[in-house]
Amino acid sequence: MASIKDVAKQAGVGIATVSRVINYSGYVKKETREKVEKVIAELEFKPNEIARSMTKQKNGIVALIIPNSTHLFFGELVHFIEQELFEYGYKLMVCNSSEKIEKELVYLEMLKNNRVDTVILLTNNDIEDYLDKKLSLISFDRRFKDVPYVASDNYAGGIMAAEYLIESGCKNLMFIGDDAQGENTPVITEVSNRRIGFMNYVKEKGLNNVINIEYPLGDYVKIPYDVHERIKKHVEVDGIFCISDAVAAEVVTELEKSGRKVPEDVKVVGFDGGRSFINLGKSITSIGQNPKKIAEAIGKMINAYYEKEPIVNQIIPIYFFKGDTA
Amino acid sequence: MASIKDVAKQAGVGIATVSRVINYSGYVKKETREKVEKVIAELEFKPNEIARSMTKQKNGIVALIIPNSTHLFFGELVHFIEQELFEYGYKLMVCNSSEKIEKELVYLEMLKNNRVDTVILLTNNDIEDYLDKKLSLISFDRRFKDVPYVASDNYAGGIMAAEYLIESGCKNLMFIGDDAQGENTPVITEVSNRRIGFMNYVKEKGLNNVINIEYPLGDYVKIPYDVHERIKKHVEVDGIFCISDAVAAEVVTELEKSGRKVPEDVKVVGFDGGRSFINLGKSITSIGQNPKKIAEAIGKMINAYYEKEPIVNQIIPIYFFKGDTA
DNA sequence: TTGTAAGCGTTATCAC
DNA sequence: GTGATAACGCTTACAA
Repeated sequence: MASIKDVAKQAGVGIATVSRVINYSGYVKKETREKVEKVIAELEFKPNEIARSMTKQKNGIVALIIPNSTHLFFGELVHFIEQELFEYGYKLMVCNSSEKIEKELVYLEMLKNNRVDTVILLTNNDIEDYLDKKLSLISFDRRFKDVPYVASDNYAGGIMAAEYLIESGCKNLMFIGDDAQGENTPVITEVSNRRIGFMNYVKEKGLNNVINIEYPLGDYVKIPYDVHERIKKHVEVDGIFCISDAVAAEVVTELEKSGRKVPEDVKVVGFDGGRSFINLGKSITSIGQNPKKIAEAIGKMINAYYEKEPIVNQIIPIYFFKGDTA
Repeated sequence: MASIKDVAKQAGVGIATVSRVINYSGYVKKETREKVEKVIAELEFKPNEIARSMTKQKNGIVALIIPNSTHLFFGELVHFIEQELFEYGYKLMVCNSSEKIEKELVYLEMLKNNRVDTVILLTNNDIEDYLDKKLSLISFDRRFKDVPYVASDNYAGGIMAAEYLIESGCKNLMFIGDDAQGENTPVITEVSNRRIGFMNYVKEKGLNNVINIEYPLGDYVKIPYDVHERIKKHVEVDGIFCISDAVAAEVVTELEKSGRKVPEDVKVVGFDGGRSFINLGKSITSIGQNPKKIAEAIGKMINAYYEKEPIVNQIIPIYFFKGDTA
């Protein structure tokens, strides 16, 4: 492949001039520019991006560390982030951590050594101490010290779910969700605000019998056996808010298996937008997150890093989706 | 960050020696190695991968050009390919083309300029002429000249579907699917073997009244309005094979809307494994593809490129999934 | 067994 | 306006 040297020689100019032409930097006489551009076209010269990265010490790549991109919501997030980055001329590297802290650390190290521009973090693990502040970091749904973040308005979502269930006449409420805690971590994620918003609102309304089922973070999909038992036991419960649609789908299945009708006997509200892989025969009433808006916020943040503008955290509005389960 | 020079100076050796130490190449006296390794640890030296890419003129990145990673099957493919590459020490760059040939070409150009090691192509567009043979290319589900490919055994899948429907007693069969043809392309993809296998088997069995509904490639999800009309019109049809589960889900919905029971009145077989985003209340009987095996085959192929071993095309077995629709 | 130096393809800083 | 030339941080002959 032709290099800048070949172009310079062929055009009878210095390589600095060619560089000026391709970067539109500095002064170049019109005729010189035209001559150079002609040779560039002839030789089909394309600047070698690795060499550019070499001088710039950054490579135009944004990495996304994500637990599992087959999860419906995460998959959409990947999709929209990729689209957004493409607009800005960045490339997306996807790093699936499977929620394993070791894999996250391997990736962080690799990304640093590769001089990746920006890393978008989506994790529940306490990797605070391993975050190299030389990388431009952005966190989704999780707060790390000095790392700007984007999150859905989970707290408002919790309130919205509570409000809806109470207005629908539910008297005995239940919350079901993992504790959103990753490995080796004492920290609380934005996601737990779903629970907190829900609880606060419910108690404010004087419903003090709400049951809070909290279990260790797993794969985001399956809920533990004993949670199934507790669902069955509490026959008085008539309204359940689940931390995600995946959980809601399992809860609905469990309820109907034990003869309770949804939404007639028990109303169930999920989180993420109302869809699931499990074939329920109905859509889930749900608090929806907006992956496109989230991606846009992340895109703007990356741009702010690039332009060295001040970066402000972003809370993205959620919405109510009326499905068949509540 | 410490560079190889810093290490060399601190350890009182030449940079070549440090290079030998970190690459386990050439001869290094034991004591020298230990001394250097000590300094490397002290300085927390990590080789700059961009500089390495510079000399090697490749960057350890594998790119995947894919229409849309939110599509269930594609999403899983992305997931498993990422896992596979991680094992081999490669990083995955995801490039969503939205099936647009222009976006594919922009990406191909970019990937070439970035000296990406390998590009995995998943496209229905005729980009044959734009494929730079200097890139290591791998194609999924599509044959390009001189490009090794991986594909599911779509032909066998078509036969399997036909066999099942006929054995279930269906007499009036229908095939529904896009023509798998992208923009500006006269070419046929591996995917159309689903149709061909199905048709061949059906005709072999003497069923000559099979209806073949073929429509222009869209977004893989929605089927055109007139196809809906044709489904309604052909009330005699009692068995339908659809090119994908997404299509099957829509077909089932359409049938039930017009009062035909699935599978009692009409049996429907899909392709991809039986799941869909649409809440059907039942799972789809389907020919399943195995994304993990596909990813493994791709991984092996990439490795073969790397090891300069001969590369053989791979056809991955499909399987039958008994769902509720047939 | 080790060190020096060339080279990878750019960008950026100087002189001229 | 333009052209040498020195980085950027590594790998790899080639010499010693």
